[in-house]
Amino acid sequence: MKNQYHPADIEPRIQSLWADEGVFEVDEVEGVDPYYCLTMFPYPSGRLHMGHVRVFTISDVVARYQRMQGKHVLQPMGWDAFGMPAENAAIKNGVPPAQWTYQNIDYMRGQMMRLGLGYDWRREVTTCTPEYYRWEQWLFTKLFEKDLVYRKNSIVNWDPVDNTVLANEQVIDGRGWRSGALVERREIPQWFMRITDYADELLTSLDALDGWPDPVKTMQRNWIGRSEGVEVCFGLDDALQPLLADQGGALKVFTTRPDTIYGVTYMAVAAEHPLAVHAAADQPELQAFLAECKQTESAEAAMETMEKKGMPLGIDAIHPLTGERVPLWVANFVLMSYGTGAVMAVPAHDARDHEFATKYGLPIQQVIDALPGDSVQLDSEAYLGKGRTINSGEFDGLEFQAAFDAIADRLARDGNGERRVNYRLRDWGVSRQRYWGTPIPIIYCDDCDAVPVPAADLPVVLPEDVVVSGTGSPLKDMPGFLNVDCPQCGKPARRETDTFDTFFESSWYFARYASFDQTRSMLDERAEYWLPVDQYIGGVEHAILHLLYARFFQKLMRDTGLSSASEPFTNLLTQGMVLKDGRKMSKSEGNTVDPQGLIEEYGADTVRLFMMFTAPPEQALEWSDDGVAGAFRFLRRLWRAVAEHVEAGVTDGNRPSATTSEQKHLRRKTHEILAKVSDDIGRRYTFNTAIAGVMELLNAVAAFTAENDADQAVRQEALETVVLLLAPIVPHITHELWHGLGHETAVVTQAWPALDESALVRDEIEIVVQVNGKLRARLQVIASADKDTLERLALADSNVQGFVGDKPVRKLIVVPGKLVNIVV
RNA sequence: GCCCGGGUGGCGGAAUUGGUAGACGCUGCGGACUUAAAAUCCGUUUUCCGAAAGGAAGUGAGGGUUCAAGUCCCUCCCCGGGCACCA
Repeated sequence: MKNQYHPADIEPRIQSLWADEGVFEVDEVEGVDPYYCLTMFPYPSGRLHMGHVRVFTISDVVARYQRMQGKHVLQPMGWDAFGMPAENAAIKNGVPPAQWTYQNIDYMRGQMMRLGLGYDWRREVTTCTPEYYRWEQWLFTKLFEKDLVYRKNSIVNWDPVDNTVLANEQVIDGRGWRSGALVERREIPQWFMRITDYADELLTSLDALDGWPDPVKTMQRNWIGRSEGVEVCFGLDDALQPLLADQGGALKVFTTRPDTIYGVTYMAVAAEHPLAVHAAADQPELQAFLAECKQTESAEAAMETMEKKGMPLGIDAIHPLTGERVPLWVANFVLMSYGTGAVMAVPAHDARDHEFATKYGLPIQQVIDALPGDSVQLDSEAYLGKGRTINSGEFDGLEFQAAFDAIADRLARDGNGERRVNYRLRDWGVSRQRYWGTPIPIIYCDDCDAVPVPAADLPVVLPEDVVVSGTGSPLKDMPGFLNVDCPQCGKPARRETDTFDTFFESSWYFARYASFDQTRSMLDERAEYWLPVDQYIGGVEHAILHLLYARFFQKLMRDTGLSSASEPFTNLLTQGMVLKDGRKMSKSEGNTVDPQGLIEEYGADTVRLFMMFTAPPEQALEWSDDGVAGAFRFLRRLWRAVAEHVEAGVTDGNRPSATTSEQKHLRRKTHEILAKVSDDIGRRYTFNTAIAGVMELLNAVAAFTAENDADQAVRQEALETVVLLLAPIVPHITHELWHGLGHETAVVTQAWPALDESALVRDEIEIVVQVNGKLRARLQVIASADKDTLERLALADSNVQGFVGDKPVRKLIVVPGKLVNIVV
């Protein structure tokens, strides 16, 4: 082998070899152990960024490690190809979104290959192709038949100058990003999927996802937000009842605290609520306020942080238990689209109600007594504890659950309320008023209303030769697309021009990789072979939405008979971001580092090694140019260590025996590190500590002098171990070094090395001695030393004696194999 | 505002089940090799006291539990992610 490490000479050659031999192409073989390793597919934004490199490398290391464990590994790659950036690029440069997207895909695919990522490229999936999206159109029409999709009005951000719908991202400080106009909330009809029908299953089946990180499961639980409470009907004067005829002429609210119902001192409704609109009819100030309420963006963060404002409507509701009149207010923080668009307010026992009541001088009525040890200071804040009821008429003196039950029962008996389970989760709005997405397969007919496109007419192909202006979808101006006969009655009708939320495509692509070339159905039996995904890897930012939608889709596909799995991803690894100078690496921050230049300068292995060494995968990774140089230096040192060894003569690679203490020491180090790295990669996914371990082993090799054949054999074993342990992380250099060490086979086909337990045995161990918990001495003792011996040796140590002196020993703690703590 | 993370040397990080804080790497400093540079190698690098042996302090802040706390509990501060139309 050559003396010098030149990655540019070896990497492309080895990559071609893998491609020519189809090393990473896998089919469905019975009698082997399949392993499906998947990375969240990227949006083809132009070029790979460091976040991509990181997540792809993590996944590739896992896939290659599992191969070495004897698994039959599938690792596919594809493109989440629909989305806004293509439209923005089209507006800016006049290039049609499709062309821009496909160019980006070609470039980025080349970059992935140059990183040495082991994908089965035959299975590449691109979501903007009709071959892909036809199946989600088909599924949508199936779900339409099953009443799992429906249409209702819902709120969008409307830019009144550009006359277009804005994404939350395009609203900056309440104004349109291009026009600068104040954004309005506008209601338009949109398609929804009944994810709330699956809320309970999505929640309970989280418990069985042992391979998911707890924080992600907690976030999903909180997002679904199951709560048990009561839907309470507040009465209305006769004249107002017709306004809420659909709610039985009463004002319905949901509460999880029916025990506080005697503390209701006002109620609040949304600006769009019929009672608010009615009351505003003859009150210009109120009308102005309702208009103001609509001039806020719809994002929840904006709603929650804005100043809470309200106005009295001048009408009352009637308390269902006391019969007292309760004033109605309109408030900007109540949303018509959540629940019933109205809330009961208990300022004494709810923080937001307290703040609002204080601001507007509304009464605060305490109805819950403090729990022991608490104090109630209603002047300054609400009391949220679940104490006994007071000031609650016949319900006084009850503890929380008793009060809850008694009041709920009473309301139910009177026909004024019902126990209900409520979810924070809302149905998924999938309509987007954008061009570059999957056409929603619906036809609107004046007679038949919304009709799904028949399966035989699918796919509804998105026209690709378009000019994008930035004000509304170009589909609206394309008669060839728009005009169509109604599939039911044959009369002239119009196509839906909205497209699907791009989360739609990313909610099932993991299944399509298995059946990538199937033209007759969405999935086939190959999906049964591979699903569920064994290891899914992607950014934390997807912890809720994408992962929840994908779980939902898997259940939909199960209930449509397409797959038998209930969950899509058995194990999940969420990887942190790549930062530079403490900030997210991004174009807008202007602090990006282009992976391409680094690959050219140092090679793919160095980039991969740096990414895996610098931080554990779940944490943010701080970029460092010096760190990359350090990674390269390590590979060069490794190359040289192997080259020098090879020059001295390779051995047969059989397990050597150790006689000298130097040989024993190196063999022990070799197998200790092997055990550690196996655990770090296989169980803990802490690739950084795995690499640190290998570095330690290489340092031990460097400190070892081989003087004879026996030494040489021990060093061969150590170096082969180093090469195999690093093979998943730096696959090119280890390919060369493996050959250099005398092997004919390719390292990519090698098995993970086997541990020799006998090499781990130690004769002596170090014991730490503490006095009152402070380290005072270290003792070398024989490994078999018993408790008494340790105590005696510890007390005999001169430094320990200095601290113990003639003080009486009050306690003596011995942790076998570790430490002795003397308490005086 | 709400939910979920994180905070340890000059820097990235390690410490896996409450048991030696700082593994491994980077940077800096000193040295070797060299005509020189690059590359490489050796030493050193938490702070303070000390010639050394050794000692004291130390894991965002403040309290607590324990023989023992970076790790567990309580309160607070700061940073990051998500908040349903960015992907």
